[in-house]
Amino acid sequence: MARNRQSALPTLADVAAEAGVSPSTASRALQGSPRISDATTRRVRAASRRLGYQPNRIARSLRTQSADLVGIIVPDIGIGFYSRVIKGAQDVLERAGYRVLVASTERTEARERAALRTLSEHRVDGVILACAGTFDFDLRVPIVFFDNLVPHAGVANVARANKEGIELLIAHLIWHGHSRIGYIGGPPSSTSGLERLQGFGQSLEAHGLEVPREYVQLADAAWSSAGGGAAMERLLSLPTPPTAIVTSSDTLALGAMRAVRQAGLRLPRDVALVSFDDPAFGELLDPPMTALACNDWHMGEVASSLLLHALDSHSVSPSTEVRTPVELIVRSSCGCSNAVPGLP
Amino acid sequence: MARNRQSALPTLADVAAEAGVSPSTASRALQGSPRISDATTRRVRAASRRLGYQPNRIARSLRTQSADLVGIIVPDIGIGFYSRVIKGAQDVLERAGYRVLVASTERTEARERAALRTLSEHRVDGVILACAGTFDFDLRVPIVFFDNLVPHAGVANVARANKEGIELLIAHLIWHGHSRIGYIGGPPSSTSGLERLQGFGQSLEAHGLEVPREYVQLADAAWSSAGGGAAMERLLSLPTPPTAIVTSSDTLALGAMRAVRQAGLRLPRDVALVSFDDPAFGELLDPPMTALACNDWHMGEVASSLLLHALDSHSVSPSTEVRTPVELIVRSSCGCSNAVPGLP
DNA sequence: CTGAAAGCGCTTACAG
DNA sequence: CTGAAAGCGCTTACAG
Repeated sequence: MARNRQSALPTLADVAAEAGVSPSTASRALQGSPRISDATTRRVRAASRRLGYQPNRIARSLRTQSADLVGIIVPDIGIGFYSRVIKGAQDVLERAGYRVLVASTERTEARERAALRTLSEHRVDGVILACAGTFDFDLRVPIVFFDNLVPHAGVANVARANKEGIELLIAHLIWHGHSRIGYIGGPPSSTSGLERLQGFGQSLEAHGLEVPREYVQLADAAWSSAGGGAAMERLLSLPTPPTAIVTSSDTLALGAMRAVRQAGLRLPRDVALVSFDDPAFGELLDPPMTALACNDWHMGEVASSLLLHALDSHSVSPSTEVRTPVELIVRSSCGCSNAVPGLP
Repeated sequence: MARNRQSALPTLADVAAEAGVSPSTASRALQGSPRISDATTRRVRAASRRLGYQPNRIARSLRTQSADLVGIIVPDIGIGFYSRVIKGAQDVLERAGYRVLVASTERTEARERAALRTLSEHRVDGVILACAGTFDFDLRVPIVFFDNLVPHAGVANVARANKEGIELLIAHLIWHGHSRIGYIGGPPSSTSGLERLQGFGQSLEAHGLEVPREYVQLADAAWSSAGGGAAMERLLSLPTPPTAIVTSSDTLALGAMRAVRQAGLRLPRDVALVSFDDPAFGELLDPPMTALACNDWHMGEVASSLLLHALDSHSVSPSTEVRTPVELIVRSSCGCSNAVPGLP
């Protein structure tokens, strides 16, 4: 698979020859070392420019034993949440002088292992990972886990305030007068799936509510909208269906919305629906969706700052756990009607 | 910025010592060379496993002069179109044994140059690029441009069938009886912006229609929904506003939808709206949006296949231009009403 | 202020 | 079938 003719690319030796100095001097001049005279530095830089010299990072990395590279691995780059986290992380990482390698595993463990191996072989300085399943890889560099936690592992774990978020959603539904509240969740094998599910049970209990087991429907491992739709259909076909639904992700919610329509029902008249995660353009949906804003970009910043700190400090501190706050955005799928200005 | 203590990582020499062979033999055994005896191979592999050896790609790349790396640069990783193209490309690239480096430039030329430089310094074998502005970089490896074309440059250029797409949209609007058709477009400095704008003019002309200059409103360079909204406001405040709008991207369309609502108007009763690109969950919008499906994943596959071919063939063939087909998805923002099953 | 030399961790002709 | 040696393109003590 390897073939490549960059043979023509000038090397540092070429630059040195062109400038009439040794490679050592050329190297230092290009780095702006104060030990090199201004005249020489200028001469080397000019030669470099003339030749169109592009330093070879591969060689540099090998020599310095550092690639200035950080890897970010996510289950699905096409999911808004992940792409926003990536952008936040990339922003602070690049500002700190690191390059970022992004990999999308399509939620398969095999691709995740492959990505981890690749990054490791490329000698990344650290990685930020939202793992797809259980983490089991002998990575020798600092790692921060996000979204899907691996308690006490890595230098840090960062996740959204899952239980608090669900409580926000349920409290609002109860305020609307609902007591038959159903739940559509992701796989409990993931942190988000598990904590939100637990949050659902705990919130209900705290409010003195009880619901039948069948009110809890879990979707597939991919949190797909199709899975959300199927779960909603199951809920709707119950003898006494819930009057309000909490959904544990935007994709699930979108699928659920679709199912409600296909059943010939209307939101929020026939069922109310609220969701974790704020779907893109949630206010343009029919009806506009009441959901949880999670400030994903910020989460990326936090995760990468934590990684940067570990990279800087060399010290092995115990894994910190950070929770990023969530915020309720009231629109109208919950039953509120004053949320969208200009709407009749 | 560089600090790292992977000093403990075992090297090939360690493996060789552990197995009691020379580094050369260890290297060959690990590669599965037929020249090494089965017994030795097994011994080396066992030693490798015992030590948890992870080959150093940096060193390998430097020696073999090939990184088996391909870079993909896009203006915004958070845009569905780009992330889908990336996934399509990544799929075929990884299957061919390449690793993929993704960079998001946030639409700034400075970050794009930086990304290009980084990739070049990492000695990528090739790059796939949707450039943010004009391309002007002395990249010495094969490059395929997508979305935003650089005619006759690179090994290939691939874009959607922009004009045909706009024609599809306009023909449908005309079929609905519209003749006062407005246009909200992206920046004409980009291929998509320009070709769709031209397509708009040409389609109108082909249908014998003429519209005032003010019916054409261009949004900002980022194709932002805010820009789409502002353009829609301008259109709506015209003495005789258009009765139907063609929008040149989903983000623009979403912003336009929002503006229509905020003006207290309803789609499609007061204005019809159709769009290039199919927004995620377009069928759940209010109203469901009539739009163009572009098969973005396929575009990524095409782009990367073309790159792979260039990487394989070594020959410098003239830059091919590929157009990927688009398809009209009729929902109801255009005025059709039978598109969503189950809706009253 | 500058240079010669060693070495990062591999792979691969070249010998045997 | 196996090994000694060279070299990929840099950087950096070590000398001067």
